[in-house]
Amino acid sequence: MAENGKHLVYLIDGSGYIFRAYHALPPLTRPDGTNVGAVSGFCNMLYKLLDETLQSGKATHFAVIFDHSSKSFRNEIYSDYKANRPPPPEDLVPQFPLFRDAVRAFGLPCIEMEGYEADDLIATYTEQAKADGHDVVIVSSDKDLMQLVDGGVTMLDPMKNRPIGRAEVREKFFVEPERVVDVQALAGDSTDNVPGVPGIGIKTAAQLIEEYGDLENLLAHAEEIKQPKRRQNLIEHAELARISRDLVRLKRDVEVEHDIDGFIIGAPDPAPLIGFLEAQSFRTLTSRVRARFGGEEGQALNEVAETPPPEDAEYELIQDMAALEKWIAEIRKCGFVAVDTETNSLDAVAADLVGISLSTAPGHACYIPLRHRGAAPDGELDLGGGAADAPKQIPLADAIAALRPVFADPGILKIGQNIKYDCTVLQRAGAPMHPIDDTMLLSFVLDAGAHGHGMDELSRLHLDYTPIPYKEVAGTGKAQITFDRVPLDKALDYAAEDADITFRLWRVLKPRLAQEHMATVYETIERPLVPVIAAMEQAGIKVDAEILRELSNDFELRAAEIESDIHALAGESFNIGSPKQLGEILFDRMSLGGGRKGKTGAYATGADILEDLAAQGHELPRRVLDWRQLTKLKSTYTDALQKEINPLTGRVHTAYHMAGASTGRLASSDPNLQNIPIRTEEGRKIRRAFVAEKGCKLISADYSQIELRILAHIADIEALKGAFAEGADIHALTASEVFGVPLAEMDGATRRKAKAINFGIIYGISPFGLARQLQIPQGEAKSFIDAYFERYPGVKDYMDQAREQAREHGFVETLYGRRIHLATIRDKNPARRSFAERAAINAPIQGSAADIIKRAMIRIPAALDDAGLAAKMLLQVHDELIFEAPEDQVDATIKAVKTTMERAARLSVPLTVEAGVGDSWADAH
DNA sequence: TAAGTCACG
DNA sequence: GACGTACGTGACTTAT
Repeated sequence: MAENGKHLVYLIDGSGYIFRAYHALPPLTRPDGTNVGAVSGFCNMLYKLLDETLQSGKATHFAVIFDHSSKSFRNEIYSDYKANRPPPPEDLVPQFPLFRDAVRAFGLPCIEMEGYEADDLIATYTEQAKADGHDVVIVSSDKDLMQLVDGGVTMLDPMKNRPIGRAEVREKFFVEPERVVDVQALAGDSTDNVPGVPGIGIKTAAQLIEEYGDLENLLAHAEEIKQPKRRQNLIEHAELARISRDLVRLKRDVEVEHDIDGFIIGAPDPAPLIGFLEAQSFRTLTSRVRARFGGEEGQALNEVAETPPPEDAEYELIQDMAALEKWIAEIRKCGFVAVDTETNSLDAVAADLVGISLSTAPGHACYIPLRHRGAAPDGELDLGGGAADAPKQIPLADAIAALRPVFADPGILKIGQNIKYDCTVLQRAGAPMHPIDDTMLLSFVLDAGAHGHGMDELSRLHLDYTPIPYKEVAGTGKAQITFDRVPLDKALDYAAEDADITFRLWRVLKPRLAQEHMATVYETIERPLVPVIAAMEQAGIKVDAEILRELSNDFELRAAEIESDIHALAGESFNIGSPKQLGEILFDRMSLGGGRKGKTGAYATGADILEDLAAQGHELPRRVLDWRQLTKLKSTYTDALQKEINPLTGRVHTAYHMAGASTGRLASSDPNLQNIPIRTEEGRKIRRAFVAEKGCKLISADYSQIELRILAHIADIEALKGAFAEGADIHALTASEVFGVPLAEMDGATRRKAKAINFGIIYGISPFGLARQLQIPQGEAKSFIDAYFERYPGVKDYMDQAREQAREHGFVETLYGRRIHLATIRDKNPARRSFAERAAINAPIQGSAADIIKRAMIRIPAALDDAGLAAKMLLQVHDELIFEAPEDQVDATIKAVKTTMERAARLSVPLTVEAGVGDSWADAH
């Protein structure tokens, strides 16, 4: 402590630091365009300051404080507050989360709070420190903070290292710090868009305040002002002056979540700090830190070799509040924690929380059982009573109350594997988590296409350890028990291990993000998308069970009729659903053309084959196709969807998989709402069952031809770009160019061929594939493709270059830098290699489209909120978003959504979005 | 658990 | 000239 017994609290304006670092340092640009210059400058400044204050021994407390977002309570006082601020530079945005990571790596409190600017938090902590009799140093040069200066409170300009005290404030504002607010209220501030009073600058304001004491007194005596223009302005704009005062006056009584006692300074733990700095490749600072704070080589965050394997770890079972509090204190100290929840269901929207596990270091993890019951009695139905007694555990509400502030603390990073699931479960339990990191998504941006991203697979791959299988604790099949029935000793081993492994994976994967230049994709796309998708899943969509029941009945009756027709035509009864039996009927008994196919030697009976037979005039295959359609619709949709309606919400809540599709697309399951029928009239009826809530409408907004537009942009095809700019019919244009038919004479068949070519191009066209699609000879298909490439040589170039890039580097990239690895691109098997080559052509196009709609989805909640709209985003179907909006807000919602979607990318072709409205999804499309 | 089939973009 | 194909998914049914 300081020698005179007085404490000295350092409060660093983190947001100010960021911008000073950004503008002071030359951009440090990497091949992927990621700029880490500001992070580097920030770390250097922070290190220097921390080093000096530690050496001087005067500072006792230290905290870094950030703006939470651009919106604060001031926007409610004055909506234009900071409205003329340009958005932060594009190369700075992806660095934002790294600044927080840096602060945590230094072992310093990282403070921010929703709805408040850093300045308000600094003002509040300053006030608290003063009340406790401490002195304060505010590290910032922001003039808005000068109102806080007084005897015990000074500021420190971080660049010039110059103290700012009363004298310096007088130099700037010509008044004492206590009157700075009044002067600012009169003079206004163009950078923050604080209006002030017209015609009054700082000098005049200071004179007036000097003369009249304060703003209120001045306004009360405005009539006495001699200069007519000034008098009139003061009278006329008195209210504007008062609003301005409210804007510039800092709030000193924010209900902050942290106590300054938590800011007590200490030397940073070298291991995580060095790990962080090495991950950013800040070599000079790394060695400086090593020299100053110690830390062995090989102690870095990304090196885990020395830690014991998970099987040797001793985990802690938490059964009382004292033990939980110890963990919470530890989490607060290190600033991050791996979290895993155990539940009784895989469906996050239906699952009950059963327990929580936490880990803050490799091998160091705990499990907190919360809703475990005794084992179910053997061989009997459990009716809630007869089971063994529930084990000792902390009451759920108490544990949640204790963990809630930790999970909500912006300075504590919550790490999870597929954390969207845990976010939903914990949010429903009353303890939402923010900020978050996700090891599954880290793996996904680093290694999409290389391997899967499930925890078991990642553990085996990166940690050389096979986790305890779930089956081992819960059993399998009919005897499987829910996790709340698992005995605590087994639950502890399994659950705590998951948190441990998650933490270890994070230590391996997180540093790779910067090293491999994937921070931008992760920070600007995947990480911010997590809460957006979680909200969509929780919102669900209303489904009318009655409509589905009626359709099921209709389909069933008609399928039964067709079934007897088929049996009559076949001359015997057989299982139409069995491809084996059907094949034998068709090709053996009826001896129609078309032989065996496939590895298994079974007859192929796919739709294309039956279609051929039907075209030859055979009745039975035609009827089988009809039967298949109806039974498919019934079993996969009208029957299955009814079972998926959540009884509590009356809605269907799909699960979106963020790491499912290697191209970056989302996948949907349980149920899959991305493949609801639309192409046939019968199938489309199913969409009538997807309805809006009373008083609401469904809105569908879809990107028009997004993949072809991306192709035109990436391959830089002037003719295609021109066509899109003019809003031309792109397939007709292709037909005209490739087949030489004038647009005015275009016929449907020619246009259809061109459309198939356009789709084929996106898929990595082959003569075989196009021939099959168009039912034409391969030679003809080849000549179409040749003609296309002749007309659009740029497309050919793009394809060659995609193949080459994939062969050379093993991956291709989207417009936003997402990488898709192609594991078999150098395979000696030509089939597998060709497959990878076609995927290499398709992935940048499909993946860029996925990036664009994700960018839109991230921006949409704020866009709706800013427009005061209550609409909810419910579904995503690759190029389409579905919303539910109050009827009277439909037009405004469409406008906001369309604008946001169209502006989500800046391409050399326009992006257009088409929207529809209706009471059901069928009507909205 | 794999294979066949078919729903979507 | 190999190999066997349009790109990306998930669900259901039958067969093993």
